[in-house]
Amino acid sequence: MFIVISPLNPDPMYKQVTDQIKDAIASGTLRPETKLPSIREMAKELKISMITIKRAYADLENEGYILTRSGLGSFVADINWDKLREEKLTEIRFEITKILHAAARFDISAEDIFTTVRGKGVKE
Amino acid sequence: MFIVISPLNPDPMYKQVTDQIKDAIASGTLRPETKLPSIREMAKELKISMITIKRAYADLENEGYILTRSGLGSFVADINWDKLREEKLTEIRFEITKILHAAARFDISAEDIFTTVRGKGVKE
DNA sequence: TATACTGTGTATATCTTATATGTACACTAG
DNA sequence: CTAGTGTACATATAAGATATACACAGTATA
Repeated sequence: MFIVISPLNPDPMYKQVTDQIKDAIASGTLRPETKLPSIREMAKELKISMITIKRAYADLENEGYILTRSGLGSFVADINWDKLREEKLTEIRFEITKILHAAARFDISAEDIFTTVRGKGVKE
Repeated sequence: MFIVISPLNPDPMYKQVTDQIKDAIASGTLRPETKLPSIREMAKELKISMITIKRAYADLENEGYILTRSGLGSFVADINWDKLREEKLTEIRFEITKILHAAARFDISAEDIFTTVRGKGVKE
């Protein structure tokens, strides 16, 4: 398979796996219903523990990317991108709200942040 | 002093201290040059270790809120709010950039985020 | 039903980071 | 000198993240 796991990458192994699979799914390289390698296969190929692959697959399933059935294997889910997008947006909204709250002490408003992120001038 | 440390608050003790002092400074309750209680005093009053207060003061100094001089004590700094604001903005810019990068997989743009945050009525 | 695949549950090991601490030492003013 | 101040060092503890082995259970099919 296409997965590469690098010791130079500071991300944990399970995350290197999920990230690469997510990208493959998002880009269409992996299409819905495609069977993923079994956790044993993948573990052998990457020379890491089966359990670490299981962890990666479990994460992917929780996030809606794949479906796993005991005794059968794991398969790319027929992803509802709109739903996933909404969930991600909710998550982001939450993070931004926290940032805004922390920024309030410095008299930094939402508009200030939007402006600076756009890369345009900051007001005086 | 005005500091209250609560075991119910999930934040660590040193953070409860820094947060309350930051707020007092930001609101003007603590003015520049004001002498803070010595770490021993504060520790005694709050019934926690001197070292934890030292940690809190050290953080405050690193962030530019106070100045500490060995043998003398700690004093509220003559804060350059514009500078602090800029630093905070840079920090935020960095965080938002990370969020945007992660969001790209879901075809979520900066504008999408700005819109959804505005929609939630986040305004000061 | 035997078998050769598949995933699962439980228990643990290791490592890192965060948090909190005591004690002995050093600086400063009067 | 002394009585206050902060500092450095060495730990201790707890919590969380990461990775693992091995025995167990589900599934398809010859």
